[in-house]
Amino acid sequence: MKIASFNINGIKARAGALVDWLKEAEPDVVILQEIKSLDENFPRDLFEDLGYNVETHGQKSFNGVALLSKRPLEDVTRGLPGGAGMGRDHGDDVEARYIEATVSGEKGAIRICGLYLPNGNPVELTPEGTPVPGSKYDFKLKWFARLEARAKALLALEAPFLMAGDYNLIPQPEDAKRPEAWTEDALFRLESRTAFRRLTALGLTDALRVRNGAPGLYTFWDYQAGAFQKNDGIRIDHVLLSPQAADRLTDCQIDAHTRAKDKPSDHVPIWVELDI
DNA sequence: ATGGTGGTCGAACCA
Repeated sequence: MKIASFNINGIKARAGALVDWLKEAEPDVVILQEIKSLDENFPRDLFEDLGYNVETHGQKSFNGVALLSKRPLEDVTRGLPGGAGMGRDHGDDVEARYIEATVSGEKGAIRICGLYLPNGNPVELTPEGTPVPGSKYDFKLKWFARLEARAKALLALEAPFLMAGDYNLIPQPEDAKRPEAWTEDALFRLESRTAFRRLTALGLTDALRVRNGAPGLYTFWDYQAGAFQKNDGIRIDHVLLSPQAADRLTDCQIDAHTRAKDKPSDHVPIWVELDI
């Protein structure tokens, strides 16, 4: 089963490019981020015509995630638990960043968790150097903590699952062309990397790292300053696998060539092949 | 380089 994640940066602007890539890559399941669309405005017919089932969790203008799957999407849930009472006025009821569903393959089922983690910039700190409560950076770290709690709950089931999407996180220096340019950025600051390491330390496997450990593989290049032409990229889209899913991993690749096409997203797809 | 680019949506916000 081929499962992909792709931050498309707006379904309206990317519908054609997404259809082209689906025809070429033929993934069984796709996790989309930044659809930037209300559910009722998502062009689901385009994907149903290609044989996909479609589930969206959208909002107007910003964020928004979706799942496409050739096999049925079962037990769909929207939103990450624990959003109530957040210090910032955009708990999970406001920002659409998380969706889950179960897909059954020939050899068993897998829980698919699709996520769009908050960017977290600008980083605001108190005079003591800790994140300002209620700031975007604080919201990012709290969202990370909620994701960790969800991962713990799923791990307790000892069944295959994966958490994939735009983590807005550079795990290590070798995941950026110019790590020195990101040291104070919310995508690479110590608190962010610590939160990601806490997540993987629970027992989740970074699929790209284990299959293709070479540095210099990126999933995002900024639109500005010819970043793609200079390969000035970062690896921030990740597929994390539960132990039961990691045992089925046979491949993991980044489709970087999509970034060179006309009107590309600033992210490119990352996919895993699982023997499920 | 208080810009540089792009999406959404029609001014400003987000990345």
